Amino acid sequence: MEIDKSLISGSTTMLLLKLLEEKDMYGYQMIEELSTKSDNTFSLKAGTLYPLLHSLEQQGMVCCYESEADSARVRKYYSITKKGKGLLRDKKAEWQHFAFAVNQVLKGGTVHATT
Amino acid sequence: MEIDKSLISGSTTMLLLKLLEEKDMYGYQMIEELSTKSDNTFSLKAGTLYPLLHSLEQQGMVCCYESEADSARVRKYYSITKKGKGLLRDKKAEWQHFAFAVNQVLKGGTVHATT
DNA sequence: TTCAATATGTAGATCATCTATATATTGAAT
DNA sequence: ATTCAATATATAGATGATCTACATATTGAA
Repeated sequence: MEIDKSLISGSTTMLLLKLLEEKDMYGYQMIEELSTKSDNTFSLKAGTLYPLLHSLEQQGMVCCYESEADSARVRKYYSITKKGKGLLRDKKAEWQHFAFAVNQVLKGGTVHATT
Repeated sequence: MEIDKSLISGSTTMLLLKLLEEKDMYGYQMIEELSTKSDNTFSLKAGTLYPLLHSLEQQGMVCCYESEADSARVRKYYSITKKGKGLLRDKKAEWQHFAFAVNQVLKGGTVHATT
């Protein structure tokens, strides 16, 4: 199924931080892993990813180092910082709150007053 | 909790159609019901709602009639059409697919190959 | 040597939300 | 009577996260 991009909007940062919480990764790898783990629901574009990574780096949420581990090629690996882990925690709470609220509305029926 | 607007992006049409599936409503009422049913998670702005309603009407997803039922005041009531119900069905499926994929990534761990 | 896949990057377009502004009615308080 | 907050609808322009399109370069296979 093709997912409306605007639905994905706002969740990308959280998903990237989550990936980095598991292990250090380079940009291209994050696009692939996100696609795999979501059964191709998320196919993040390079033009979205790289500016986002640079922005997260500037904010101190991730840090970057170059490495040629396991490859002749030098890649830019990203690592989540303590600050980034804090942001991830907040974003996860926000997502859960949001998803609950949507499902609440979709469930339908009348809300009873609590007063 | 304050929810990032970009997270809400893309779900508004679905939520409005869902409200109208339950009963005919006028614009201002939809803002209030959406807020109540979501425990104030969604506080849709008038500047978002009215253009959206007009757009949905043009697409034939909802239809509009004026009425002064239960009030001295003439209000514009909106009603969901058969086409609108079809769109709602699609949007719900899309939302469920999306939410599942996000939770899949958040769950973490390695995805095992299915081949 | 040609080409697809890998890998990183920037500029500008798109689109759904927002804020700000406008208008008018209703009902309650002064 | 008059003022004011809440109700009710509406439009214009700003914002912000995504996208497409373009640019560059490396790697490995045909």
